[in-house]
Amino acid sequence: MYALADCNNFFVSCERVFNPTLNGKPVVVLSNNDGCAISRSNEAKALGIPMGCPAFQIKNYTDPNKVVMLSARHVLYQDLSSRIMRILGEAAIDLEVYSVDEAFFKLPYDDNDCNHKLLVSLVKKIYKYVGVPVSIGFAATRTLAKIASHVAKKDPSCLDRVLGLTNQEHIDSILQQIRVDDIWGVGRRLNAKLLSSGIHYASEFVRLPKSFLQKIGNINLVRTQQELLGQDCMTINPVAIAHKSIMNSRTFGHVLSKKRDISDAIISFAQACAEQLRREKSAAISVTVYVRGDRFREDLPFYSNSCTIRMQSHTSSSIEIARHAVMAFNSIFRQGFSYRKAGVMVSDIKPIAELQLNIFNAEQEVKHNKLMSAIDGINRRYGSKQVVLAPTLTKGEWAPLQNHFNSQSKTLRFYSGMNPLYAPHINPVCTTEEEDQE
DNA sequence: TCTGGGGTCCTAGGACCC
DNA sequence: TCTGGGGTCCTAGGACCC
Repeated sequence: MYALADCNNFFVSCERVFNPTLNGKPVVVLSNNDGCAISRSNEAKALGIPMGCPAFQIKNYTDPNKVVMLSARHVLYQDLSSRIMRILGEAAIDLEVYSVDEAFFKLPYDDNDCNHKLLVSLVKKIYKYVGVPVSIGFAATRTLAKIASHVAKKDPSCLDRVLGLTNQEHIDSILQQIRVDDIWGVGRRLNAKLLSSGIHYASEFVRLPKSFLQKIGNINLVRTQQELLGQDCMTINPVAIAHKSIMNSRTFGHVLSKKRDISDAIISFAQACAEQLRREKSAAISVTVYVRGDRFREDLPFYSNSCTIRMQSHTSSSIEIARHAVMAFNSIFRQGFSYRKAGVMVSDIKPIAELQLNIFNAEQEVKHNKLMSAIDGINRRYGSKQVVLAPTLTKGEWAPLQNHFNSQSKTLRFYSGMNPLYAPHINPVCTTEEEDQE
């Protein structure tokens, strides 16, 4: 049996942990630049505000003063997420953290009642110690477990927020109620294709011939169908698989046209990629930079381009990666256009342990490694971005807008400063005192 | 006025090889 | 009218996920 634990309205729930006055109110958490709704409370969902709704369109659904809009604080969410995962990890077998608010795992018992009891106790424990509501579904395959958790979350009669799909009759009746776009693996495009063929519900989807699924999708769609029929087609990956690429990109607070302003942003993104590589003890050899205009401004000529550079050897040096990113940027920057977004991606990533020192620049590599570990040490100790590459020393012209911080919650400044020293009612049962100190 | 960010996988098609 | 066969590798684009 596989279980899927899924946090309810995760980002909003995190904000509520630190500011209970938000309970019962329609709340949305906004993406970077205060752009779109990326998490909604049940009250906000009830108003009809869709996922991804641009902030300025919220007024189309209700009086905007009635909705609390908050700028996102991913550092806070990540911290609460790790606490939740730690609690799950104490009971689960082969926990696979699938995203910031979801984890798959295997269940320990043969008996489904015992599994159910265990999961109910986990839901309660997480709520008590972290304050975030979680729903858990379990079934023979991950795709069915996903549906089970979906139902556990939505169905008001599911009081303990745990649902097992363990007998065929039950599965059949649930599949009759699940729309195809609620199936894990069916997105917008496939949904449209299925609807145009008259397929509306999962119960119809599971009866489609394989050849048809191959035609409209690919092998993964065939697997999805098998999974719904109870055949396990995916393996759990308990060990976090190393990243194949790391990306850092932002939409700027407003359009930019000066080359220097944009290259400052590029250097900042490159630094962030390099820092993540070093945290993951890995190095990359390819650097891709992309820039693009504002896709919503019809009054400005639109330009978008990207460039990939393969460096001499694998590296995680902020200096090397930023240097190549700027080279790539110089080759695609066109004077006279406006830019709204840019990003840096590093790829072809390998663990440092597998790499040999490149004989042509070994001396420089050793120097950079020393410098980078000194920088990382300082930033760990005194807060992120205390030491940065010179061009990114000041807040750039490109900085995104964030005007909606949850100001009532004082503890949040610790999180926004990347220094979670203190979390008020989070019981230290999940962490040792030393770890909290750290 | 205001419209996010970060990933993975699959497939088709082109380049190139013998 | 006729225009080989069989590989591999790379890339771009499309689809999905959160």
